[in-house]
Amino acid sequence: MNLAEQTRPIARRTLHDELVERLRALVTQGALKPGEKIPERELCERFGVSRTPMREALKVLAADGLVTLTPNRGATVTQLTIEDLEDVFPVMGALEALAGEIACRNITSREIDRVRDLHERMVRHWQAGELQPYFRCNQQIHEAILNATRNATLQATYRSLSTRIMSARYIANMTPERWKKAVAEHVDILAALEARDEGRLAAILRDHLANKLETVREWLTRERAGK
Amino acid sequence: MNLAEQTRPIARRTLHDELVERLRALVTQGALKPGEKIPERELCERFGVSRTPMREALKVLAADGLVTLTPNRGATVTQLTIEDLEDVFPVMGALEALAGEIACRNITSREIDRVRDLHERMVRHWQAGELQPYFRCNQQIHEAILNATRNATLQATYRSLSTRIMSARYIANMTPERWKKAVAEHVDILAALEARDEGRLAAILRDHLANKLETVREWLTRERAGK
DNA sequence: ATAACGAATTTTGAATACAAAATACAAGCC
DNA sequence: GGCTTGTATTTTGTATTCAAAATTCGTTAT
Repeated sequence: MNLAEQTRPIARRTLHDELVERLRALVTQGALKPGEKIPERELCERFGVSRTPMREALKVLAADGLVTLTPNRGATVTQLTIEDLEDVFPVMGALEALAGEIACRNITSREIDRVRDLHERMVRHWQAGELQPYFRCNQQIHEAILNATRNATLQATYRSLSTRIMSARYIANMTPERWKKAVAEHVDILAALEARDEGRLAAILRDHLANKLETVREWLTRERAGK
Repeated sequence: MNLAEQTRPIARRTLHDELVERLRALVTQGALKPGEKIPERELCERFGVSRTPMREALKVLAADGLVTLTPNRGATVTQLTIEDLEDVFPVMGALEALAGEIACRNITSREIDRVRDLHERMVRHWQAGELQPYFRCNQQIHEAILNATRNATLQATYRSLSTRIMSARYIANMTPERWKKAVAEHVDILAALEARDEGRLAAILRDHLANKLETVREWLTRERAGK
C-alpha cells in the first residue's frame, strides 16, 4: 500500500447512508417481500435509530424504485407487474449489450481468466443441478463484464435496474430446457469475450436478457394461474 | 375524460416531493451552477419550509446524481468531469438507440406528423441561426421519440441521465460545421422514423449521441484552455 | 347480524431542539 | 508579514416534538 492510499480521507458514513445499504439488503435478500408494508417504527427500533435518518433512507430507495411511498400511508416494497418487467428487461438488455461491447475493448486477459473460471464452475453447478450456486456464479460473470467496462454510469444504471428485479426473485425456477439454453448462451458469451468480438458479445447478451424475460413471463403466468 | 379518470384519487403531494421538483428546476435552469454549494438554510427560508423536507429532497437528488452530498459538509451541484461525460454519453446513446427501435414499432402516424412538424421548425431555426429555439425543438423531438416507446423504465432512465448533463449546458456553442452535421443527422432520423426502419434509426441515434459527445469534448477543451 | 358512524389510537409529515463536526476568525509565534 | 493554534460561530446530522391524517375498534341503528 502506498502513501497516497494510506493517507486518503477516512471514509465516514452517515446513518442514512448506512441505512440505505442495510434496507437494500433486506429487500434484495427477501427479508422484506414485494408488496409488503415496511414497518418504519419497528425498523427504527431494530436499527436503533430515530425516524429522521430512516425516512431519508426510504426516500432514497423510493427514488431508486425499490420502495414505493404513498403519501400519508407509508412505504411498501415495490411490487413489479408483468408490464413493469417487460419495460425493464429491454433496457437491461441494451445496457448489458453495451457493457459487453465496451468490456471487449477494456478487459484484461487476467479478468478473462477469471470469467472463464467462473464459467466453468457455473457449468459444473448446472450439471449437478445446484441452482443457488449456479446463480451466484452467473451473477458474478455479469458483474465481471460490467466491471471491465470501467464505466461508472453504466455500472450504476445497470445495478439499479438489476437490484429492482432481484427483489422479486423470479428466475428461481427455470424449466430444464431453459436452463440448458441459458448455459449454451453462456458458452457463446465466453467465446465472444475471449475473441474480443464486440458485436457478437453485444448481440448474445441482448438475446440472453430477452430469454430471461421469457423465463420470468412463464413463471409469472404459472404463478398467476395458481402455482 | 372518462369516469375512471375523473374519479382517480386526488394527487396529493408531500413537501419533499414538491421540493425535489423545484430544486431540480433550479439546477437544470442554471440558477444553481455545477460545483456551487447549495445553501440549505437559505433555500429553506426561500421556500418557507423546515430543514427536514429540504434535506429529504436533497437526498433524493443526490441518489439521482444531480447533487453531491459530502458528509458533514453539505450539498453541492454535481460537477461532471470530462471523464464522467465520456461515461454518460455512451449509455445515453444505447438508451436512445433502444428508444428509436421501440418507437418505430409503436409510434402512431399522428405522432410522426408531430415529429415532422417539430423537425421542420427546428430546421428553420437553424437557418435563422436561432440557437435557443433550435434546442427547444431538438429536445422535443427526442422527447417525442422517447414517449412513443410507452416504456416507463426507459423514459425514467433516459431522463435521469439527460437531466444530469443538462445542468452543465455545454452544447450551447457548436461550431457551424457541427451544427450543420447535427441537422443532417436529424434529416436521417426523420426519414428512418417515417420508414419505421428500426435498425437504421437506432444506428443513427447512437451516432448522433456520439457526435454530441464530440461537441462537448471540444467545448470543454476550449473552455479549459482558458476562454 | 350487518352496516354505518364516531371516538380512540396509531402512523405519518413536518418543525423544532440539540449535539457533533466544520468553518471562520483572532491572538500569538516565528 | 505569514504561519500556527485555540476559540467562537455556523453548519450539519440526528433526535424529539407536535399536528394532521389514517386506521382501528367499539357502539348504535337498521
